[in-house]
Amino acid sequence: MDTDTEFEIEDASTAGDDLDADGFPISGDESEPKPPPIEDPLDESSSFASDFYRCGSDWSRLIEKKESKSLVQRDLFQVWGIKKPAMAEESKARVSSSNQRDLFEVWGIEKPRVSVPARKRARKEDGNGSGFGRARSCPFYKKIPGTPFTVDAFRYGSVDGCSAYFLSHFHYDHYGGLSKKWSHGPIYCTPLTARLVKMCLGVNPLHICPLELDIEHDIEGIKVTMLEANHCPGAALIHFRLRDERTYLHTGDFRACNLMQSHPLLASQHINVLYLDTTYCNPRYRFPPKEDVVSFVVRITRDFIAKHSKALIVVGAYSIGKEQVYIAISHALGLPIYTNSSRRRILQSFGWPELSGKLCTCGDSSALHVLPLSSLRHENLLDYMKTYKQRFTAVLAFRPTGWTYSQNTGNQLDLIKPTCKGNITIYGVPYSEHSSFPELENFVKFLRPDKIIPTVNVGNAATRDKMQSYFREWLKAL
DNA sequence: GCGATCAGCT
DNA sequence: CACAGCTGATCGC
Repeated sequence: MDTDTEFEIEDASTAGDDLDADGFPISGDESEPKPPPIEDPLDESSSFASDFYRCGSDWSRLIEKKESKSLVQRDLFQVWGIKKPAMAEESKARVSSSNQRDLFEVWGIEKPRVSVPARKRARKEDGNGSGFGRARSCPFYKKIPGTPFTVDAFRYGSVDGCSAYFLSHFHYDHYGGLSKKWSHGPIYCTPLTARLVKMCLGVNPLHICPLELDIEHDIEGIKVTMLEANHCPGAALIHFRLRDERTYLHTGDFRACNLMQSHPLLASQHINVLYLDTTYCNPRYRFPPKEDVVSFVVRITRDFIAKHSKALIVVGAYSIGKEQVYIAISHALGLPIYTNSSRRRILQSFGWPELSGKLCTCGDSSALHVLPLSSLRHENLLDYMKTYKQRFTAVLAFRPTGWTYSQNTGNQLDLIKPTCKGNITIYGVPYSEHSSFPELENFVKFLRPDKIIPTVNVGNAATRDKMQSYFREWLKAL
């Protein structure tokens, strides 16, 4: 009956390499890691509890969109969602220089071609394990041993032995490689992520297999359950139970929280191997709770609006994520949310009435705008404000990312100093959608897995050793 | 001309 | 540093 083939986890290219205890190559960071030995099956098991669990909005409604459209925006006005105005000469020159138009053009000479050999230097190995670069083969920590499954492994073409490709969430460094030409196998993900894969990437729906959260699905004889990851909309932890009762949890990207620990699959059942999002696995990262950051943002916004009657509030965001920041401002101050049509389609596709109902299609209709994080620079924001003529006279912008966290500030958000240039004020706020170090510690101490495989910051052997030493400490016998 | 990918950058 | 991309150059169709 058990006819499925054991997943091919050995790469011929690395068959001779020495590996450390965690399955990473000892010889350096350039070579391909070899898989760790497969864990022995343990016998602990218990019946599947059918309780549902949610932490956040109901992210499960289905809205089908026919068209496929790229997220890629070519010009700032498109990003801003406004018509390109006839620009004043000085403004034009400024935009031109900030776009790094080269000196050769200014000098009026032809730009010399970069030689091909110079461009073909050794590619930098990516440190976060996302595996960019076609020549690489799929790293072991994206393969689930004992199954024909991979997680977030779309940029390696057809992965040997893989008959089901899981996508944890819709961020580029995880879905990279997916396109309308995808034909290497079925893609399993949450329904919300499935809609984005179809709508934004144009992947053939025949390949997309949505899995409802908190339902145990049987895929090729393996029991698979998607759990809310508290990361971005549609993000899931993926729980695998093999026929021999071996149990693996792949966190994708996640922010561990107490509510997660009440999920029946985590509360009362053993996990053999934990594939862990170790983005901030360093004791210096101790973010405040997201709620505290949101309250802070709302308070700063209130104060700013009290001082500037014609204020424009800008929240920076990637494709998806950080929604709670601008939803909270919108709610607290009674402002609709303006963003360009591309992002609007994405936000609409979530199927959250409380968000969809607040979106407006014209920038003049609201003082609350959502822009790409990359465009939150003083010069950009000044230009942006000017395109609305006299509608706005000052800008307050927020960059909500864990990277802005500083140890000096710690949890005292009031110590955060914005950068100000003229009427443009930019706050970096430590709103993280990844676990902080204490949150990782708490989660691991709660789960007590037999083995932990980090999936981020694995490009450096010293960092890997450091992380494993934290894991050992956390898992010490009580 | 278009889509995909790559190096470089934040 | 790099959360998750963005940009311009290049390559293949």
